[in-house]
Amino acid sequence: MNTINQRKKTMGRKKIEIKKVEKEANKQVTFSKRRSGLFKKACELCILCDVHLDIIVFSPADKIFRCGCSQPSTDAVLKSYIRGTTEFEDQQLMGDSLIYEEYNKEYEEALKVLQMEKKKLADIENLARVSKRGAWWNDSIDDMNGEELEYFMMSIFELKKNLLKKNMNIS
Amino acid sequence: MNTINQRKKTMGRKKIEIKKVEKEANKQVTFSKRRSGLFKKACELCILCDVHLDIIVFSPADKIFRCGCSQPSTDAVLKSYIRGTTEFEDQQLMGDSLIYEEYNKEYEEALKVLQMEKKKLADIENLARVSKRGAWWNDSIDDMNGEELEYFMMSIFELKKNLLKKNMNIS
DNA sequence: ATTTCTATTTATAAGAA
DNA sequence: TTTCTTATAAATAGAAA
Repeated sequence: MNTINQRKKTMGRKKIEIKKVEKEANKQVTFSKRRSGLFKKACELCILCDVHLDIIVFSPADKIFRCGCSQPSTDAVLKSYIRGTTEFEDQQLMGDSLIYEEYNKEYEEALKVLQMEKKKLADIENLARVSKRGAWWNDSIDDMNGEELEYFMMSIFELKKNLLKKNMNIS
Repeated sequence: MNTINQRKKTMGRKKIEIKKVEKEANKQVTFSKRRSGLFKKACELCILCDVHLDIIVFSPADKIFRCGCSQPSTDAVLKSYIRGTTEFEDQQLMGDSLIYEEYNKEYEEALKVLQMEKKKLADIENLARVSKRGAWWNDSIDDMNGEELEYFMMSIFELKKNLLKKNMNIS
């Protein structure tokens, strides 16, 4: 019946190059679609293989999306964590003499030092990076030693800190 | 030539139901393939939309896999450093310019500084958080950010727990 | 745990809503 | 930001290596 212009509504999917989408509008749409697809895949993986998984994404609009595929004991775990954090208050580190602003100063200071150390480490790292073949994130951390794990935990801490800064306006 | 049984090597992909794969061997293969696909998708999303993203997965074999897609992330730098160090020790790829002993010295030194900064930052951050307006985790559940953070903290705790389970000395 | 090989199943780029 | 549609690009189940 439709021999001319009612048969095809779209040209269908097209191949694209994996590189930053410049047009803001398109980037937005692509993000929405692909994030959706990613989370779906993630949930399928969780169900199929009975594993736990977490994804955190910062959208182009600086919004945070998460995908946590598994639900058990969220409360208990969280409470445990909180309990651990609360111990801090018992240490009375928050005396009258120290004001919030001053801490922020120290915080910034420490950050600077940390940045310097990072740069130093990055330099050293560059020397060894030459022979790297696979993507670092594709490796399991199963075989890390204690020190390496410590670094790893610290990197997690960094991420947490960034999250706090980003959302709680701390610092 | 092959009219009977040499033409098709496989039956091709089959539709499956999304539910726990019972056969351990198959589950393992499925996990490997789909995790790979998931990480690939994740990285494409990061590149296409210029966003930051992190994934943590606990494999069926209790291994931890991570995908942190973004460029100058602290996490990436530190992780790369970790991998680089490991590979250095394994392959001795540092040329004549830097001797192994010297490298280790610098490593130990940087490690100490980082440990100190880490603790310092943790303390300061805790102070800032508490002095802000009480525990951030008590924020309304309607607060997206708060919820996200809670979930993230849980993830971190889970990670710690798993590491501890492996008898690692992580605090 | 990762990878090869195909036939199929899925995910999606575009365009518009 | 998510959804709808269609034609096409990609991912992947199953069997083995």
